[in-house]
Amino acid sequence: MNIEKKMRYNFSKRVWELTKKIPKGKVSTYKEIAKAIGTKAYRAIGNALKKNPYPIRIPCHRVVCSDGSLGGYKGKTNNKEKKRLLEKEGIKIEKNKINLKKYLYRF
DNA sequence: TATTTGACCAAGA
DNA sequence: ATCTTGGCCAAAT
Repeated sequence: MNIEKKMRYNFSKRVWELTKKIPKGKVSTYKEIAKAIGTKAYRAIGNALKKNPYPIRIPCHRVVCSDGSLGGYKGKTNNKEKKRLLEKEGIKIEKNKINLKKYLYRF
């Protein structure tokens, strides 16, 4: 099996593993995760998370869009539950945007 | 096998 | 500050 294929093999799994590493009170973006994996599949990241709405083990509410907007949660865009969870962890959201300069976690 | 679908991104007619 | 457009790529159809 060549290297590229191997990289692709556990794509979704890698996404979940990285997502689990995001600490409480911080966020990451779909793009950052893609970069950490070494791919440009920003959209596929979103798809992978969507497919596994497992909020307990995988804090996908800590993954947002690179422009600071929230993205989706549990299958829906602009899910209020996501906003609520983030605020609960101490992240301030103004006009449905997050200040990434402040809260972005770098891998 | 081929086409479509997204919880995306960056640039801007 | 919004909205549109073209590009991206794994997964689902």
